[in-house]
Amino acid sequence: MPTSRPTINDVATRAGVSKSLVSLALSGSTRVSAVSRQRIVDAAAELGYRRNAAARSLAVRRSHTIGVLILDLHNPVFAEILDGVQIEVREHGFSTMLISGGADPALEQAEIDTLLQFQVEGLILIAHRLPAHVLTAIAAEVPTVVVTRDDIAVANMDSVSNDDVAGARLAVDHLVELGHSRIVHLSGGDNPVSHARAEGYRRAMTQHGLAEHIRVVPGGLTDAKGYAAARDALSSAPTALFVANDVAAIGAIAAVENANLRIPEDVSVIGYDGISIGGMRRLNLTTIAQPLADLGRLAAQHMLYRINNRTAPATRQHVSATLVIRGTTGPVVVTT
Amino acid sequence: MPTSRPTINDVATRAGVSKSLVSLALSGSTRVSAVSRQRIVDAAAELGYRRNAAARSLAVRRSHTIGVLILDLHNPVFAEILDGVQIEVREHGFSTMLISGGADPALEQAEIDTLLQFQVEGLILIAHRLPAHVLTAIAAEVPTVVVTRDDIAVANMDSVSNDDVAGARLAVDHLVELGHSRIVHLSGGDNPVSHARAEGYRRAMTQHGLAEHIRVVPGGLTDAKGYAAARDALSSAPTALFVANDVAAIGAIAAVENANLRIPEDVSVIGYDGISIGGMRRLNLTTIAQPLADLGRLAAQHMLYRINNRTAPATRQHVSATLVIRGTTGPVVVTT
DNA sequence: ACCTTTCATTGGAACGTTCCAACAAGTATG
DNA sequence: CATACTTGTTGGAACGTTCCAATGAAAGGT
Repeated sequence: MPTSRPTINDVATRAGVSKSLVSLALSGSTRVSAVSRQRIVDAAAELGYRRNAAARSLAVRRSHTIGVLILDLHNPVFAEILDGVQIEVREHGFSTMLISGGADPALEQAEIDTLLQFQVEGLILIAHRLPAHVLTAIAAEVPTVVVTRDDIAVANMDSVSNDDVAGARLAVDHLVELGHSRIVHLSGGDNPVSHARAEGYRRAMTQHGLAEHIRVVPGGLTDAKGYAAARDALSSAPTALFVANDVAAIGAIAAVENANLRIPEDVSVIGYDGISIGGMRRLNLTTIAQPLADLGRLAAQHMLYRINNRTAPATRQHVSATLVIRGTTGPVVVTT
Repeated sequence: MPTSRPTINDVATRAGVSKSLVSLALSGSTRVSAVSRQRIVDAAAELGYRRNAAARSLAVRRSHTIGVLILDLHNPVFAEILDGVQIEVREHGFSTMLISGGADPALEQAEIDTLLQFQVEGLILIAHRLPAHVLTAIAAEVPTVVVTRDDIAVANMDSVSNDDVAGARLAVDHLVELGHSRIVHLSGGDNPVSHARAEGYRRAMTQHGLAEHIRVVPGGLTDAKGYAAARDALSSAPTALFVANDVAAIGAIAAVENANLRIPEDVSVIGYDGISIGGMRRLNLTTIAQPLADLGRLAAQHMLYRINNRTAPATRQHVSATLVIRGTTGPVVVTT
């Protein structure tokens, strides 16, 4: 037998008390005498005793664990959001179980199922690819909050996101202020977030009286797609590119440079998200930064509140993104 | 009562059989009749029944879960290793519980403790900052494999890592082949991995008869530290920089460019790790690539083997890193 | 017609906790 | 001096599973 772990009973007999008292002492009850307490903690330490969370969770019918689904571990955005979640959750004595379905709906669903088997008390979805009916079913079963997306309409769940329309406007405002008018948007493809950013771009352009310059080039959220989209975009000789996210913006920059254009003198580039590598000196990317860690913290707060208030109506919270000016945007240069 | 989950008993009464038979049917035993099986799965589906993993784990005394500690979620290296772990582990019907202590030993220890309370069957440490005695204690309690580091000597645990000494040699060989001799190493600071890479650099330089050119500038594993170290290094007019990891190399590149030197014409830069962003066109970083996902898969394989063979001796596995030539290294230009 | 096998099913113990009701032994209250 | 509280402690039930031994029914062998 490979060293079966000591149980509460082992501690009890060693300390010469009942298992009930050990349980009491270990959960910090005040109703246990100083002597007993001391003997119990000593015994526990000597045996290397460690509570069995499974048994505990069974008995109290709470797991003190919340499940986190992360869309894609490779995109730094999500890691930074997760950070906020972890800090907040930990502070309240909860643990997290993290899974990732690699943006595959079937896998995501399977992984969520195991999460639910572990009796997680809530679910935080840091983006996802789940179809509406699955989402609804999940939200009905367990408190759920979604970060980055705004699914409150489709299922009854809390959502924490930045206002992508407003963020996009910020980007356009910045470029217009620098004197740009031929501003092209490289879109992020067919997902809710990208749609919102494109919409914000269109509205802001219209508001600035630049409706005739609106041009949206279909792209994606990866380096390679940003590169390809930028190459397409350059055909119309824009002076600025507003790219759907930072990762794609980095690809776009490469395309601009390969076309022998200088950044920002010939073409300004602005991204969206505020991932930390964008701040690396080599990239120095101007961007619309979401408060990523805050997003995570807020999600966790909503979650914890929701766990204690099952029936509270779903809430939708927006945080505001901010313009971070770095080196890839500059005033438009008048060609004489 | 906020929708208490259905139990195996609810399914049993609904299907008109005993709970034992339900258990049997749901675990796929062949000894249950077709009719009963059908009625059971129907009943389970109708009720939305889901096994309680805590109860199950208590009864079978196995959690089918392995714990993963990740040093730092922000460094892409670790995300990529994790990916490999997840794939392999999932394939064998295990779940993972992921934690991160943010490179803080105390936090790491606390988080590992909760992992152990959940009765994880094994622990995969994707790098860590734990002191030797803690490591030893943990490895004695639960099968442990460490990735990226080689702690087999300090504690009795499996290790999967690349051979950093050999990898560093690869980098130096590449540079020497390009004609470089004034090759400076920007170190990664005071940790085992960085020490090994520095050692590999020294040995390779010596072997190439370049002992008098050996110069190690203290740095670190972040963008900012790479930047600072590169600035220091440039004082001795090197023609090539071998940087301890990719992230720092990106910082180093910025420093070189800020000094108005061209890459690779004036200074070649090579990193280490092979993170995916290094391949972004804008960065295009030559590097020594570790097979990161493989590292993760192998770790998981060792883990699974070890779970079934508690007493097997600890093994140390090395995978080989490969040179990935991209745009930041080039032949030394003879100044006439 | 009887014994043996196989097959499908079942009750109950066990896993390691928590928590409740109960209980001594003291201490305060009338 | 009885009554009522407090203080520290305890046995046992419960949580939702799995698994073992037992059972009854059907089938097979002689």
